[in-house]
Amino acid sequence: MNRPPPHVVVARDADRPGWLLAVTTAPAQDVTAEHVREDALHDRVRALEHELAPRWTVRSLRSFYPPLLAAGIRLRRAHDLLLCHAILRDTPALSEPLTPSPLWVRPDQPEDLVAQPGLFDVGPDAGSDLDEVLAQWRAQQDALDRAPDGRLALLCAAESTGALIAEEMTAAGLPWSRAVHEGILEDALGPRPLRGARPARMASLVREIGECLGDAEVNPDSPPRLLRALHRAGVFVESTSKWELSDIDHPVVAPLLEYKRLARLFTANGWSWLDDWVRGGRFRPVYLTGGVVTGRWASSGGGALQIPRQLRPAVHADPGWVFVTADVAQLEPRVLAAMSHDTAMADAARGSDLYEGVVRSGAVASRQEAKYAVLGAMYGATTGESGRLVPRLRTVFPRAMAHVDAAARTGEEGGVVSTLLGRGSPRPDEAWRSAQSRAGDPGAGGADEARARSRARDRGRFTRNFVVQGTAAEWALLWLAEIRHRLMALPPAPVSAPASGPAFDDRPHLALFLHDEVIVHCPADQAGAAAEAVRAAAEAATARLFPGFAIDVPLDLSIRDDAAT
DNA sequence: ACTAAGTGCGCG
DNA sequence: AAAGCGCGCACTTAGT
Repeated sequence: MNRPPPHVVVARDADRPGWLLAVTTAPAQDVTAEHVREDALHDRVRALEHELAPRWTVRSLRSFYPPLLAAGIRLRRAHDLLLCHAILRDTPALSEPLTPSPLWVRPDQPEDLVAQPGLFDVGPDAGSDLDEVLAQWRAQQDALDRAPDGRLALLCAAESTGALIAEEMTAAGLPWSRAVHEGILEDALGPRPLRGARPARMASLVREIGECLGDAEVNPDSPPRLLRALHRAGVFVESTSKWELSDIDHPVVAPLLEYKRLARLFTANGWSWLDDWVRGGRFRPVYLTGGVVTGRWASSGGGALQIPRQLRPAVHADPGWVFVTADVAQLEPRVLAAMSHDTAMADAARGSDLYEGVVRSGAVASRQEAKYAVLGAMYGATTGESGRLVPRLRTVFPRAMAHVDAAARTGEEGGVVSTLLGRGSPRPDEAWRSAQSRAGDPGAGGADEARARSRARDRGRFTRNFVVQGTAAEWALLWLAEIRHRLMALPPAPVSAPASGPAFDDRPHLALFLHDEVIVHCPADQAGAAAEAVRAAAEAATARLFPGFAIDVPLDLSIRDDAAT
């Protein structure tokens, strides 16, 4: 039968330069570690990967894996102790969670991990010698053994595979066409301005805005000054945000909104962004796995997860290569239906448009209403159109609604909720708890109580959304891992992509992951196989996360040479 | 001169 | 000041 692979526990040698590698199969087992000289590490890892295909157990893949990738080595399995410590320490799925250890807590600021990986990751620091690493690994294995089922183990494996993928995607990079990007910028903004100057289109809009407001000195980049100028001109808005301005009938609105649009493009993704972030035809963001409390990834550098739709055509495959792009329509409500075993909602989710299914269920009259109602149910809307429609869903989808309502109630009461695989929400912080207890004091005033109620509801909306967003993130993580698994099984292609890293230049690889969307970069003649891998991976992810429950998770999948929508 | 907080907007 | 969640980044202003 399938024996689980051995672990290779990796640590720095505290006594001499180099590394210690301990091959082991059970936490209770005595281990002897092999010393590997610094310059021999890559060869030894390559050999062990070939012979054993072990689960590489390291303090943090964030620092351990990139040098291996640069040397052309890919690891199949891993266990990231830092990421899994965070999961096993906070989970309500264990009656006795992992004892928190300060040595294994990640820094509050994720940037620290990026800026100074050596400080917190594998290195000659506390927590990275063999005894510490082995003790932490054993503690985590014991915690997983105590778990009531295999879900936490699946989560830890998926989280660690995600960390492998994140580093691989940074190494591979996202194929990016400078020429296409510059074309978009010039069409919108005019020629690249001199350093420090506004692009021509923006400058003329500023003049136009000044004329409309009778204020030649107006600076639309300064919200307070712009607000005063608007008030002087009789435009009584409370903020300068575009959602409020767009409701106003005044000649300044059109040029102002246009200016905001262009200013955003220029400052966030203009020529400086290109200079800073695109090298050799690749955009290489740093992905921060576990960077969001719900389990979603965050990113650092270049705003990788906020690339505007407008610039998607600049995401361009290499000559002879194509993209397989895929995204899930309405992932979160589908996940909610499945995790709550709401068969009525799963029926509504049948097919490619869940919102039309909600209309068919009779809960609401139009697709637009269905969308507001479903989003409001997951986000905790109480007022407005959305808040008005949410109660209709309670009669039609009682199980799904009970699930999110219970999560909200737990959060309001200061409790901890968890995703389907067992990632726990953060406990309320000290400020929250003291606000609640102050409201219960005998001398508490009405303002204290109102404030406490408001904070409680804020937290309820957070925990309500946490269970859905977090479980959707787990589906996406499993999808990603299944895609990688299938892509690694495809044969190398004869044609190399010119700009990829050494570990990727000859085979299909993931190039972007964005919550519920992936881009695979692959040789054109492997596009069909890669697309099938992405599709089959989605089915596998659904089957693993929701065994025995029928839920459609349809993909919008295409093969193309750019990422335009 | 530097940092922290607020504003606003892009993405899901 | 989005009705309602989660992020990152650029810019300005207020504070040291």
